[in-house]
Amino acid sequence: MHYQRPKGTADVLPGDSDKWHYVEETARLLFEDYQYHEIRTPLFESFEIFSRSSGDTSDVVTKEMYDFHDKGDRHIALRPEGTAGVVRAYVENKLYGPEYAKPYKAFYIGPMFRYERPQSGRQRQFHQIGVEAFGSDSPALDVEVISMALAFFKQLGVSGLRVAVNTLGDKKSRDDYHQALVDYLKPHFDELSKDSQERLEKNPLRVLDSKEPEDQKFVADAPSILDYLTDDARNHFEQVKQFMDALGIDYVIDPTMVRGLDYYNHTIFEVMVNSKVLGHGYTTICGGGRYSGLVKELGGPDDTGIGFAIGLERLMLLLESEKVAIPEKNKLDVYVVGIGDETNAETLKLVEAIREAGFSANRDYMNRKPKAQFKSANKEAASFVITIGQAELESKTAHFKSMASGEEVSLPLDDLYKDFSKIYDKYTGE
RNA sequence: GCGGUAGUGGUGAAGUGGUUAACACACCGGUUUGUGGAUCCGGCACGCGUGGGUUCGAUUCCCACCUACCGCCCCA
Repeated sequence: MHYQRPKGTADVLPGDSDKWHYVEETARLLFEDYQYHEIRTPLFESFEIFSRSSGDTSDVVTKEMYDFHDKGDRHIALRPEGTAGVVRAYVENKLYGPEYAKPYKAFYIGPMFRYERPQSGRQRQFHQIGVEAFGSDSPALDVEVISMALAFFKQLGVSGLRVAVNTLGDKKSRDDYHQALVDYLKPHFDELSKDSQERLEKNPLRVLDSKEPEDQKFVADAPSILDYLTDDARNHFEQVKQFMDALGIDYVIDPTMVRGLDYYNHTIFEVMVNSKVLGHGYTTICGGGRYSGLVKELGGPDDTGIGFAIGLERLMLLLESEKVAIPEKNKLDVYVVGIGDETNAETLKLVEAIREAGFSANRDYMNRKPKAQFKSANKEAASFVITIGQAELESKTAHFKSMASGEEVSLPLDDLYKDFSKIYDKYTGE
């Protein structure tokens, strides 16, 4: 009991890992259908990759980064999110080159790290599945990305989702709105909550996100970003809505929605769910949006990108609470019971032969009595039990028992070794 | 980083300032010795998160720390 895992980390144990595999495989198969291919980037990057991309005001950079100096005095950070590393790889490997299809589509699955207080569905090492598409401004791509996220949840059997969409417009829209919002809130500064007073200085848009009642009465009458969009920005957003409608996607427009990372513009969206396991009210399990300037910021061309990230810990909690069925696998086909030490070699040969024939097999390694071994076979839900004792050894046979029916027959060992699948099929069919 | 609740065996848990820490589940063994999912019997915490302190004596009282859970901040 002396050692315990670091705060905010978790062990995914055998059994649980099946669920993770299922979710990850579902994502891989689906995203490949959309022609997104997996990219694997390092778990750590130069600190600067994240500080430049996330923006100086984001909490992710200012207080949640796991960073350190390595032995070569390089300033390193464990990745707090996936986009920055993918953008870096896009630039470094010149994936914007003419030989690659545009948009360039990639997805990632893996751990992220943030130094924060653990809570339900929030760990210091947590996992995300995310996608990114570079090099196209098409609103159709925005909608495809949102649709893909929804298709993923649908395939997993998650229901009761709420899709919220907003736009942050382009640079000019955002700047104009920023100013308008500050102008509106400044006179009420003293009436705002303490947190929001701070937000007003650092990142005024965040005030819109406040849950404090004293803030919300101002938020209600605050100017809307939608009134400050340039023609281009408005046009983009209109098309997004139009395509969403064309796909029959149910969504709400939430002009107060903000995103945590500074690099977003134009379309942003969240997929939310109302589940008590994740806290009160609607919580976000998938967030994303369009970003421009990020590729350029990290030394590439002026390409835009769009993507989303799904928090896997939250998703796993959700699947559990919704009792979403995970397909079972790795059933035990055969348990081999050996009676007496002299059968030790034969039972070992037999389980190996059965495995080689493509079936799963197990045996006892604790020198336990037949009864105890049968108990194990039962507990492990073996379909069949093969028993070998002194007598069988001499007659070169084995008892073959169906655990479901209780029927037991004697078979030549040679048959078991030669064509196990034939025997398996014969007695499974009955 | 702030606030709240909690921490007893593999699990769920009861409990008390003082000889053997209840009960249940699980597990292991036995029930005439080579066969499961039932019954019965037996075994299973030298220690009650860690470290200090108070006390003749603490798992039980006090302090600190660690961890988990919830809320805030923020976010997936």
